[in-house]
Amino acid sequence: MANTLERRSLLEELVLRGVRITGQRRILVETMQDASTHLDAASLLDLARRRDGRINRATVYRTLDLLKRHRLIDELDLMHMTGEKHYYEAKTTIDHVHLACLRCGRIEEFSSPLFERLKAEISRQNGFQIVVTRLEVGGKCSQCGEKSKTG
Amino acid sequence: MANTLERRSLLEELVLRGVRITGQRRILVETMQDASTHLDAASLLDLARRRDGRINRATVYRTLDLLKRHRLIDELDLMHMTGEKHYYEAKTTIDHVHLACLRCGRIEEFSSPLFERLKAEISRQNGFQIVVTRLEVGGKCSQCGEKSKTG
DNA sequence: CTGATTGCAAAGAATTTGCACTGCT
DNA sequence: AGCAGTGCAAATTCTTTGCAATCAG
Repeated sequence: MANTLERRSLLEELVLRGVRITGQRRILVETMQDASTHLDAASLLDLARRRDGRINRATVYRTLDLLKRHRLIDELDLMHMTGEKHYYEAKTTIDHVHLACLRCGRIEEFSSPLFERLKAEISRQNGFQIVVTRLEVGGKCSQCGEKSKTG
Repeated sequence: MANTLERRSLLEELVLRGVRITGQRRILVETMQDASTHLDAASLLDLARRRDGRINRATVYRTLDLLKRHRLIDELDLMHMTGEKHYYEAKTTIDHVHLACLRCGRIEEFSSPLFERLKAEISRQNGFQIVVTRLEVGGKCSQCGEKSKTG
């Protein structure tokens, strides 16, 4: 999912780290960054295949795993609103919350200095070295809230 | 998982809400509340069967679903440290963060007024009515941090 | 009594794996 | 050239479902 908070592209990061760039990997990371929503493995496979048919499901999972191990992407569950699949997004410089509307399925993103403060507090009070965080919130978005008032 | 922040037992809540209490449901909720760790479906089935062998896997999933729909339990992923199973715990009066040590697997819980403030900010700034939140943090716990210093 | 709940076994969804082949660097 | 990466199809893991039998209220 395109995001202005990204520094380098996933591809650039991989090159920088000396990771072997194959045709499949190139297409997969480009597909991921061009997507306008959070993709699960199946959707990523679909979209990537439109660019080049020679991509296999297993490669998608293996590439996602590679990106996770390099901590270049975050894995989301989005409150398991539709099955148990996972969604992925390129890591941004600042962590953000995912707000999942349980009514219409819309996903909003939200970042706040308070979140950063909370993470600092967690580190300090527990002596915990944070590597990755995931804050997901389920509820009713403002649009759906309005609808139920008038409806 | 036993927790002092619980108000009523899961069983009491179910009775209060007019939910039919079967032998299986009684045993499952009791097992869950007596457990000393967060349980996944398979472990819950195991432990429950030691109390009464006549409990089926499907009933476990159906009961977990019942409790989720009633918002009496929270579903955790614990950063998917061991497979993709889910873990469950009785809802507490105050939300808490789960800190998952990626090295030793230990799970710590942590609650803070800052978390409450962050939730309030999310509601206010996005007009979002929060129903459920899940904040999971992966990293290295204090014990493992010490070990890697000396080791 | 009677509809909600359960057990069983089979199906389903998401992901992983073994192995032979391919293609970066 | 050599070994990491890939495709394929089968296996694994976790969860759900259809239907007949059972049980709580």
